[in-house]
Amino acid sequence: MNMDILKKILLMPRQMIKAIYNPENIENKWYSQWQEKGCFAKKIDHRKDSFCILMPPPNVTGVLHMGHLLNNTLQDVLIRRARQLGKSTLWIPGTDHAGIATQVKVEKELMKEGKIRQNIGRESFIQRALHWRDKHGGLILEQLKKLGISCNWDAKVHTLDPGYNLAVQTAFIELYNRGYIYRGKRMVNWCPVSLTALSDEEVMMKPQQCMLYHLKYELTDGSGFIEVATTRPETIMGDTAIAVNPNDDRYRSLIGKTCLRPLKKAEIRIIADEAVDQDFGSGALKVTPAHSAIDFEIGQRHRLEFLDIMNPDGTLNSLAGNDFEGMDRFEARVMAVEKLRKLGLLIKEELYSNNVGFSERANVPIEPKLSEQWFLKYPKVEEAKAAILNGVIKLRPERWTKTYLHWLDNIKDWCISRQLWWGHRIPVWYRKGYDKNDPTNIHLSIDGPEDKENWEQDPDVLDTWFSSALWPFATFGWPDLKKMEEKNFDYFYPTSDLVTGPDIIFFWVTRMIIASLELLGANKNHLLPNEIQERIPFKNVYFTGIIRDKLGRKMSKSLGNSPEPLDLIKKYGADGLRFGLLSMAPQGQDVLFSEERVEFGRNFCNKLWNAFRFRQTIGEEQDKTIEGIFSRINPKEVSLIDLAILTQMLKTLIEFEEAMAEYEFNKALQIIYSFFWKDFCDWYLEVSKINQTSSVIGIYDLILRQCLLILHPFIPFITEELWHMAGYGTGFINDEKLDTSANLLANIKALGLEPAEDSILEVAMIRELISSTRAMKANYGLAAKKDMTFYYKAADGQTSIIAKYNEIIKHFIGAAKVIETNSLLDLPVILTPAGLMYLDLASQIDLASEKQKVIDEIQKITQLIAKNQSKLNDKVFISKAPQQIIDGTKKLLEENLKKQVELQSLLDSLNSLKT
RNA sequence: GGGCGGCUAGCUCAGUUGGUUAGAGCGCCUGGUUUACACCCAGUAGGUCGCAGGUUCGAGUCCUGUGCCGCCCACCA
Repeated sequence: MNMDILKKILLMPRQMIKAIYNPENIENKWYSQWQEKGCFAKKIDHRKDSFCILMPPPNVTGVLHMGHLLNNTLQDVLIRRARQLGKSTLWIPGTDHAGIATQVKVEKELMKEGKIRQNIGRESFIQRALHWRDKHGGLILEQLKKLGISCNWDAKVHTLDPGYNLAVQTAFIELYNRGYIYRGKRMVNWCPVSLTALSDEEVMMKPQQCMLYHLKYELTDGSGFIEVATTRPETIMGDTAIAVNPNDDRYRSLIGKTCLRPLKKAEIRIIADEAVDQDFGSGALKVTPAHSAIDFEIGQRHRLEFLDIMNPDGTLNSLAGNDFEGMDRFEARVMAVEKLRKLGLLIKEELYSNNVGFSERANVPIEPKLSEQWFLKYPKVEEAKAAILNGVIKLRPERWTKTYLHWLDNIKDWCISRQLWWGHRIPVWYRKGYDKNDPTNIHLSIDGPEDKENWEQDPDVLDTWFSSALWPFATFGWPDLKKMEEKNFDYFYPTSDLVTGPDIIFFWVTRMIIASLELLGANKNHLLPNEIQERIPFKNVYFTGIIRDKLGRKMSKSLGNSPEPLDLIKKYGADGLRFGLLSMAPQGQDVLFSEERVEFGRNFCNKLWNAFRFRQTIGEEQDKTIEGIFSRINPKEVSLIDLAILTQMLKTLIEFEEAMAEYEFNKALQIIYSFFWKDFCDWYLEVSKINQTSSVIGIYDLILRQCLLILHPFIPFITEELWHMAGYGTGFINDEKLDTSANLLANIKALGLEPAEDSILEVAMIRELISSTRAMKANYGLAAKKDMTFYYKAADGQTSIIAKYNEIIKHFIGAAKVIETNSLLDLPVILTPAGLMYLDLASQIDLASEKQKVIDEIQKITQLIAKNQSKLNDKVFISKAPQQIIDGTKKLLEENLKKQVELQSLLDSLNSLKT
């Protein structure tokens, strides 16, 4: 670039930074600029490493909640940091069509018009659902933009996109052909409200108070009755046997006899089965094979009749008999009990608490139901375990490994068909009028058979999670090779980090791993380690904590305990919110949300803002490029205090880099927070005001610049704004190359400066002296006085720091004079590592309380000395502890002894003072 | 029933392989019109690290047992 132009740019009058940091203005401004200028766009440089994140797609029905905020902030931190480290990045956003959830929403809309979906038919229902999706579905992503997330919006995917649908259909057919998908009549979890089967994962167990009824089943030979206990008397009409344990002496004689089913009377057998628990109830179980999972198994073993007495909606059907037909299952329960009571068959009823499975969506008890469904037998289970065990996929925190493995060890076939209309239609056709179970009458293909008129398509759709499992590669256009190439699948896959909640390990994470292992690459029964490595969907999984309210409850809309995220952004700014969230969310630990933390984040942003305002008051017309900054630092002008802050910056950067490498974001933030606020602002900015050389200003610029850069992934808006305001560059901050601690160290060394730990120690001594002296003043109620005289006596063996830093110390402690002395004085004093500081105000102090303080202090130090000495006298300690610890203890003892002597002499002098 | 996590200052939480006298923010209290910031500055106070044993020269940290809180999985009708 032409030097004149460069100068012009650099010397351009810059905008004044406004006094008050107002996040709202700058956040809206920058987000639209980032998008317009294509900041987040995929820029592929094959010489660079790739870095890819798949956003867990929020449901189109979803409402933005705190979990989304934390989750997406973490992803944004990762992706922005990756850009700074020079990687080619891709962050794929998207939404999930959310089968049941969406269908329920649309059905509710219909209900307002007094209709149900069957009234309008499948086609127009889907049209309505699509319309609903288009209207509401993008909202959550739009809301997330307020948070500043930098995804590749042009790569956005929706799970019902045509391309995605192709992936789902292909996966189904492929898995069917490989023998993993089958159709079968089995016991499933049936939701009587949503009228669909559900997977085990969609059933939530809830403790319930109910009644346990003890009933008489009369023996048909007239020899008495058998007592049966049940919580579900409404299913009696479906009983086809009574089962007892074969080892149960009470009932041995009854096995093989028959008894009378008391409702819809019929003769049923008494059978023996090991599954019966002798200790529960009466030890005799009524067997209802069509309405209970265990009874179903017993029924199969004993070839019992399966009497399905219920309609899909939970009402009883004609098989339940005239008295019950059409009645809801819970009404039927009441009526059944009533009838039994009248018949004199109810022995007793008792309160009983048990766990009942509830439909996750409709929140009603699920009904175990015998039903014809599609099932998936999970492939590549061993490989999925190996991927984690061998560290090919790393889970953070690692402890989730156990949960993950436990699920895979106890995995059961997955019911993947849903009796819904909204979702991916199952690509299976049946020949009209023929037996569906005969394979020759079944056709599987994406487009269907040519003579469609002779076939009918399976009416069911697939579980939403089936499509979610394909997310890692369906988002890249799989199985369309051309699209995959366009989307640089080979470059970005396997993706880098997945950030999600541990509550969907089974729903999603595991299934993605399995789907990827099975479907990417050739069909093989077993994979070799390198094949696993190529196929895995991601290398790291970061499990976030769950955000809870102050009482530890999960945040949910129904509890009304979740703050409105957008309100928080409005109040504290997206940056403040991000900072707060990250600082309260260590690796995968659940967090109790507190608004104070968000305030904390906002305050930090304000501090940052004002540090830049301060810099601006000094005058800005200077070269702020990194080269320019270094050229302004003159090594001859650099004081020890300056060197100390440089050294500390490097130390901070190293610690920060380590924390980031370990995904310890809250630690990383804490490290910068403390350096920036405590060391840089509170100390260095203040101390350097006294002699603000041009080198000092150079150091300001260097540190401010570096802090902006490393903070940018966490708080992108304010750092972008300040980057431009302060004139560090004309481009976007996220495109800036990040100087590492190693780079900066090299640059500093090139100036002829040698960062040294000693400088930090010396500065620490000064700060300690100042701080102690201020405390002493405050103790006497003299904090505000500026005209005091102090006497300073250097610590034994310590060179005086007062001579060197007189001005600074006077300024900071508020003194008119600090006079150096060699003797102990009869004055109030404070001990510091740098020496004694006396306050010349003997007449004004409360001698008695002052003495007491010193006495307390002596007592404390004496205890410490005793502790040190007993340690050092302990031969075992001496022989076993490492030398470093022993030396440390010795040194400590010496220091404490010295302190003790000094305190004693102080006490003596206080005693000798006249009151 | 099986498993996991938490229990550290009034509150919310740090505390890496055991190592010298346990930290931060908020809040409390005291003082401050220090011209970058009251969303700030300075300074106090506040903890037998859930409890009980054990290992060790040395335990918030490791082991055993136990209590409370929360979560996950399984489940007896």
